[in-house]
Amino acid sequence: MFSKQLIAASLQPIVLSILSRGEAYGYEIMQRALDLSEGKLIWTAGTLYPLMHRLEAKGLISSIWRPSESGPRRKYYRITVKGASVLETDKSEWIGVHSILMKLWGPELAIG
Amino acid sequence: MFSKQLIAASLQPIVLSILSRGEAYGYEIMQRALDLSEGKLIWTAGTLYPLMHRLEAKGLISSIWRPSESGPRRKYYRITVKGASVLETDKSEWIGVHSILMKLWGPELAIG
DNA sequence: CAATCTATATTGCAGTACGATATAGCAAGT
DNA sequence: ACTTGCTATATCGTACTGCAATATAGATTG
Repeated sequence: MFSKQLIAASLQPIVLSILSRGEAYGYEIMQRALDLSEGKLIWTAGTLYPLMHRLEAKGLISSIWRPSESGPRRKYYRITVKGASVLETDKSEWIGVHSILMKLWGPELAIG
Repeated sequence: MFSKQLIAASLQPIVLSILSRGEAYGYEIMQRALDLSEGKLIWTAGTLYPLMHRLEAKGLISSIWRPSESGPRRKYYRITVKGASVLETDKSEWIGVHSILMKLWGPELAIG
């Protein structure tokens, strides 16, 4: 279980990272996140789908409907060139904040 | 410059971490963050003060007014026992998300 | 006495996580 | 036939919060 804010900060980077490995549909992405986090990242539909729509509206991902062999049809997403670029920005920002926290959580002398 | 969401996720941990080193007043905390981040963490008053009030309302910090020798009086904050406990939770949550991102950003085989 | 720095506070807007709810295809049990 | 449960996507409403804008005020410099 992670805080709402931490979820908010990591949602986009995680989804874009998953899609940078290959296309996937929404429900699949939720399960991948659940597996990757060993059950800690429990996104609900009300969290993921609006995000996917926002990412598509921003041009970071593109979508295509495909029928399923067993069950309802799926909307498959791919990361765009722009999305890949934003992911790189997200990565460096995350690393930036992480290094600040590491300074604060490191030995006392680190703070000056 | 960090995204709004990343700011949101790191604000509380950073403030609590700074206070865990010793008491400080609001304006001082803003400057400490600016220094620590080498100019990247630019919190404004509209961001910090409401946060401090929320943290105090939650019992994570306590405050005391003290006069300044040069300028307006200052409200000094200290971290409470509860605040220190929440900080530990924040730390482990951050590390948890960080490790998920490291899996995704590591070598291809890491995703399975 | 105007401008600037220090120091805190509050209002209003905009963005968003998420519970709740709706829809629909498929499979298995009773 | 009917109910339950899993798959799969969508949307509404609520609550929270970062932050620009604005206000107040003490101290210092030109």
